[in-house]
Amino acid sequence: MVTIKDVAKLAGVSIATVSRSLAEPDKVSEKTRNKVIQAVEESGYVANTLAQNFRRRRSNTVLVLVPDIANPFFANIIQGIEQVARQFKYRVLLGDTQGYDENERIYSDLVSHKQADGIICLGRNIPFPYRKGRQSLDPAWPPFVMACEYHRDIPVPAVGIDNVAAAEVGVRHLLSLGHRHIAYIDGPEDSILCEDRLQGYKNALKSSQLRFEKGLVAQGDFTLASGYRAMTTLLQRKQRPSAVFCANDEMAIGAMQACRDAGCELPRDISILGFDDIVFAEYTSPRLTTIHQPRNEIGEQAMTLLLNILSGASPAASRVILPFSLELRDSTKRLE
Amino acid sequence: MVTIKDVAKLAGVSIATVSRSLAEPDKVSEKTRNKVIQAVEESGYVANTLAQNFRRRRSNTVLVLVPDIANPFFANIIQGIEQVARQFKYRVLLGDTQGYDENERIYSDLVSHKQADGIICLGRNIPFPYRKGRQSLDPAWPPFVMACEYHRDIPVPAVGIDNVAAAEVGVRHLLSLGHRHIAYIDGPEDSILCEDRLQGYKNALKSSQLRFEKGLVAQGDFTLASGYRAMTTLLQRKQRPSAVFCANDEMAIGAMQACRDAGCELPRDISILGFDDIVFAEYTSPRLTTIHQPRNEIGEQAMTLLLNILSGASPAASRVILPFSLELRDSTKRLE
DNA sequence: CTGTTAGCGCGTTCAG
DNA sequence: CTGAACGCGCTAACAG
Repeated sequence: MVTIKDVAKLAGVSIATVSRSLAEPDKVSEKTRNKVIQAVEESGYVANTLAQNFRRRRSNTVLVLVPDIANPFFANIIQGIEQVARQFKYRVLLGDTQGYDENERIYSDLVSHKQADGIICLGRNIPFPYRKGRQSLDPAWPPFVMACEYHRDIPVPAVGIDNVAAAEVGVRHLLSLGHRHIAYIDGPEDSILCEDRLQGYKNALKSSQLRFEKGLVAQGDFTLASGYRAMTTLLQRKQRPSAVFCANDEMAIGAMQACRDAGCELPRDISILGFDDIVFAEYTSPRLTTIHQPRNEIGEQAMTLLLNILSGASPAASRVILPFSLELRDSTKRLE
Repeated sequence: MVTIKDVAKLAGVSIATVSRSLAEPDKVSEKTRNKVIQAVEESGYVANTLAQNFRRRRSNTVLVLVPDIANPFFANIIQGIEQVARQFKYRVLLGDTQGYDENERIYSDLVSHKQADGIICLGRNIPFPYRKGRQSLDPAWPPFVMACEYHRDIPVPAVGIDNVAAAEVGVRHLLSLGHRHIAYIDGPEDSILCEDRLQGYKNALKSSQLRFEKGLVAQGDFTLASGYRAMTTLLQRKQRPSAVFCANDEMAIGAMQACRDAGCELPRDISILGFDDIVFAEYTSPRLTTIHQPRNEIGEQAMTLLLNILSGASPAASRVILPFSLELRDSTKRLE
């Protein structure tokens, strides 16, 4: 293995000079810099990252905590994160928590062990222990940002869309098509995202002087199967809803299947509205009308935000709100 | 920061003893070991992983090279990898190559820099430069295994299923339903996987004394959109195929959409057969008949294999072949 | 079984 | 602007 020493000898300078030429080129005269560069190329020297990390006390690695990597929605966000990370010579460590807090702890330990410099959290809870009711960022926490979700009380840096507004826009669309009996298939209980979407749903109803009906809300957990189950429940009501707003596309796709299995024709009998706009949404039958989120950009911005924090930017709570859009396709239809 | 020194002082032993008590407990008397453990707990010591990695010259990290993390098929394999990795205290570094060889190189550099101890490659090519025609494993290559794909000439350790057999089983199923005009939507050109599936397709045709017709093969690239395009092409033929075998489920789902857009009714007019059995396959309309691959297990086995290699197991080529199964659903139908 | 000692490869003072 | 020297925290010989 060729070390910095070898390069120094070859260039006829000290190791300090080699180190400087590589890390802070302007602090070295052009002549010696060239000598060093020459020697580096000649010897094929590559700095030992392990040694660098050790010495610098950081790893140039970020940990991405994802509840479920098999969810294509998260996958796209990760792509965005990766893209920016690569650009800034950061590595992405993957932590698939499968929804277990325990795993979150295991992974976030990596940061205290300096295996990662910061965390991007795609899930809904803060991966560190903290007292309930806490209202401020703990300075002892490692740098981290949340993508998609955020925290109600603690001003955690976060990036996402305005879920209340997005849901409201979606449901208003259904209302504008004449629907009055609109159900909501909710996501996991402790998800702020879903609370917000539920709120948007309620807001929209209110704007049309409609009463919120608890029985029209069915619980899901973001999976295809849970969407199927939730829809099946809704279809058993005496008065079936004429439209259903789903907290994500996968549940919407599950719901569509449940409708078909129950003998409904889509979108004639029931309109379905999704959320996220995953790639599959364009390939359902009928094509799924849904709320588009800029997934890639969410990932990019989250990584950028973390990079800022790592470089010592103000620890002030920064919340990045990205635009969404209603993607009109064929799964919603005017009530006849 | 509390270091090994502090613990040593607190326990009244040397740092070497502390190190040993933690790494090789049986090489230390029970009494001193307990003293050390006590001191560790008292001081809240956690070993500095960066220093350990540096000293040990390894990172306890594996790099997973994935062509496209947004593909749910790969996501499940990664889950399997992660599971085993976590169990053995390994970290998973994610490398989304987006199909660019350039990125592959960037990532595999991590290994030469000791940022990762080994590589699991989900894509189709070996991420190191090598002369064409090479037929043996280069001892200079870092430890790596391929999952799903493998190499025709070089005996790279790999895990996957028998794609020839799987495709043959699938196409025979179509034949058994009376189909005689069966198309194949192929994946990326340089994929051995796809070559094998094509071979299985040919084998099946042959077994029914059918002639292979080049015009019945359409090129795709594993994406939904490419499946749509390929199917559209096939539908323009004078004599439309009555069944289509797709090299993966996403293309199959794309193909289904193309059929609908062309006014076909599924599965009445055309039978569609997929490959992989991703979760979405159960939620298409009609539900997609497909070849099931044990994705999670492929990941687990790949990681296990790599672990073996890392622990100095024989460098002999090990190929792990896992079982597949034909998942009969509703997208294939007897020809009338 | 335990302690002493010598680095791992690099970044970073501090003189010159 | 450059070089000598130190030490980051830990592991791995080697003695004892």
